Amino acid sequence: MEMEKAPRGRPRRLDKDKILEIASILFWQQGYEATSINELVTAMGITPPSLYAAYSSKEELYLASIDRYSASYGRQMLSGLALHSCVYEAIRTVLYECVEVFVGGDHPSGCMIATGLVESSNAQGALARKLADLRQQTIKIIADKFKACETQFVEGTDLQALASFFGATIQGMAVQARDVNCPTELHKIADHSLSVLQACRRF
Amino acid sequence: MEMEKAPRGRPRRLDKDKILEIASILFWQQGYEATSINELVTAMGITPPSLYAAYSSKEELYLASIDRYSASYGRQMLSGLALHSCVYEAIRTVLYECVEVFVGGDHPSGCMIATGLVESSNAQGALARKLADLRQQTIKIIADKFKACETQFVEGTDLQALASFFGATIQGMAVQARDVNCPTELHKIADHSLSVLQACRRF
DNA sequence: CCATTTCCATAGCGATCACTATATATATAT
DNA sequence: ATATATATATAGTGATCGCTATGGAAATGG
Repeated sequence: MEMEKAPRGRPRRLDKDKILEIASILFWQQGYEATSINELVTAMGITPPSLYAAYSSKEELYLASIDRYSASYGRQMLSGLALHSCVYEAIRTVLYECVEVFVGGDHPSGCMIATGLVESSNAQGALARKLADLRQQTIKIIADKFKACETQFVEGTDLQALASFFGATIQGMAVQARDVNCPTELHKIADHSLSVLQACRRF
Repeated sequence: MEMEKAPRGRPRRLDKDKILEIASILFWQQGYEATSINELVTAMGITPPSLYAAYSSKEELYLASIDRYSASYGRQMLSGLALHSCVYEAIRTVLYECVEVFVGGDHPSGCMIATGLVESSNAQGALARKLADLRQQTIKIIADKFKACETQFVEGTDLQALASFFGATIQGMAVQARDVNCPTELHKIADHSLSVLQACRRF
């Protein structure tokens, strides 16, 4: 049992991770630009100075929220890649986990990364590029899995293009999760997408 | 030759459609919330009162911009549905026209509708619902084409689900158009998506 | 106890938001 | 010309934006 010695001054009302948890939900629901500091601190039950003591700017708070999302939900969605040596099972698991997250119960629908800052002003250019990078990274991770499973594909398959296709599927599902929020509809999209992979496989 | 009689007062510097054209480009590039009135009037070379004389609010201007986009680019993208009786040719044309628009030359990349207001605050709830409706309408139009071409499909095909799948493809391509802006990558996505339709056809 | 350290609450900073009141400029109608 | 009608430019409205200066509250160390 680790006994935490209390630090010197007045204790925090809200630790950094709890702040991040609340911020993530709001950014997920409304996006970066539409979520104000006022809204954030009200939801947290704190005041602006307390928030800025933990995160020095709205931008930094958003980046940390994205990191948190990536480490939890993002990891969950891609867990199938490491879990299954069969590339079909791997991607099927990924897509189904995406559905699980995108229409999940106790959090907003859709995906923070897939639809995050797709539209933005030059003022948020750095953040927008970061989000675009994360989306491309996801596609690269899928492409790497495909390359590792190269023998499972028919010869000459464009694995990079196939990964982009599944990236598009995930991004499209993220949009429709916001619009209809229905898991069965998303599953049908996932299944149609999976049939493409099935057709590329060698048996 | 129709001789336009000049109206009574001082003539406009910018007619309503030219205003709309410039607004559409900016909203397309940056989205609703990230585009300010100041930015709009500066790009138009007019002042706020002149803009408000033409469109009574930012929201109305945005809606009109969406309508304009829908009537021009939106129509172009879906033109293949009426053009081809073969459902495969129809959808292939739609997807390729989408690529044409999404990475087009003299305008922003991506799609105003597919990725418009996916994330938003409650304050823009009405606009967000309108955009979601437009996305669902697009899918319905595709579904209606499928139903009209029912005989071309293998029996028992879930045409609604198939339409949702192509909706997701279009939305995913719209996201990736913003991220990479490369027509060949999008064409590969479109082709993979089309292989799903090919597999559902009866010959 | 008191000093020190840290955080919190009040209040408000300058900047920008969407939007408009007022007055002037520019056209036609007579 | 004069009157009328419309659009313009100047300037500024209250509200909210992200963010912070100041001072007091709440903890520990001595």
